[in-house]
Amino acid sequence: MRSISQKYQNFCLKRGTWSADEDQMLRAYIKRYGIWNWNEMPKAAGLSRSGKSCRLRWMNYLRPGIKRGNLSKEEVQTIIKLHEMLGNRWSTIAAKLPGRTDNEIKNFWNTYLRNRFNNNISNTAVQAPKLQGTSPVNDINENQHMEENVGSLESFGEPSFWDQPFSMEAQMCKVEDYGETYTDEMWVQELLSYPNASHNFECKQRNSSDIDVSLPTSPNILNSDEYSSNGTLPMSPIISTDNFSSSSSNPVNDFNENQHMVEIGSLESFGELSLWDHPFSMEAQLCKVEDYGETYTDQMWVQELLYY
DNA sequence: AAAAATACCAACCGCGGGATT
DNA sequence: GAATCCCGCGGTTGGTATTTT
Repeated sequence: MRSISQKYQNFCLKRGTWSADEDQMLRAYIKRYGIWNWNEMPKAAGLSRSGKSCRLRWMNYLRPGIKRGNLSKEEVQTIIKLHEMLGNRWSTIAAKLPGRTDNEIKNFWNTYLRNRFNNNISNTAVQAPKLQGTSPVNDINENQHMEENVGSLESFGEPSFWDQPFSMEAQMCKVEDYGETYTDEMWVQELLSYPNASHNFECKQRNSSDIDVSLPTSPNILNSDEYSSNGTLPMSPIISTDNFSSSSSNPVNDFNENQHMVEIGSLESFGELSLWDHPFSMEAQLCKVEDYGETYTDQMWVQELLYY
C-alpha cells in the first residue's frame, strides 16, 4: 500500500505539458546515468515529475530513434493490417513499426481510422473507393486525402466493424483465452514461423458453404469445444465470402502500383521477409487468389476488401 | 472578427503482470 | 504464499490548434 506521504508527494508533482528545460534535464540525466528506476530518477535528475510521467515522456518523445512527423503509406498499411490481426494491441503493433510509439499509433487510429469507420456505419450507401496515385499520408494534415483513401475504407455494414468477431488470425491470436501458456505474441510468432504456410492454409472453394480453410492449430485450441477437432475456424463475417461476386471487376482504375506485390505464395516464406512484405491477411489472400490476378497491389486489395 | 465546433495529440490514469522481498 | 514494487499497456482526458459558422 502506498503511504500517505507518497501520495502527498505525488500530489505536489508537476503535471501537464513538458517544457523544453524539463526535456533537456531528463535527456541529459538518462544520457549520463541511464535508466535505472523510474520512480527514483526524477528526484535524482531534479525533476518535479512522477516516474510514470518521466517514463512516458522518454518512451514517447525523447527516446533516441523516435520518428516524428507523418506516417508513411506503408506504415499506415501496416497499422491497418496488424490491427485487423491483433486488435488494439498497440504496443505489439508499434513493435513492428520502428521509431513509432504505441501512443502515436493509438492516436492515429483513433483520430483517422476509427472515426472513419464509425462515421460510415450510418451511411447506407457504400461508396466506391477513390484511389489516388499519391500517398495521402505523406501529409497527415490533408484530411481530404485521408478521407479519400484511408477513409474510403467504407462501412463493413452492421453491426459495426468493432462488434465483429476477429478475423481468422485474430481469432487464432485469442487462443490465450483457451489456454494458460500461450501469449498472443507467442502464437503470432508461431503462426508466422510456419516455414511452408501455404501447405497449411488452403482455400478450396470460393463458396462460403464449401470453404475449407485448414490452419495450423494451437495445442490449446485443439481441446476447445469452440472449434472442431481439426482446427477449422469459422470465417470472419468481415470478409464473408457472400460479399464477393465472381463477376467482380477490378474497381481500381488508376492506382499507382508502386507497392510491393508479393506473390500469393509468399505465405510460404513467412519468417524470411519482414511482416510488411507480406500480403494481406490469410483470408484476404485466399480470396485474392481466387478472384484476382497478379496485378493487384496490397493497397488495392485493402481498399477493395474494405469497400465491400 | 469572434465565437463555436471540431480535430489532434501529449499526457494522465487505472489496472495487471512479473519480479522481488 | 502474501505483500510490495516496478513497469508497461490500453483507455481516456484535456489543452491547443484549426476550421467552420
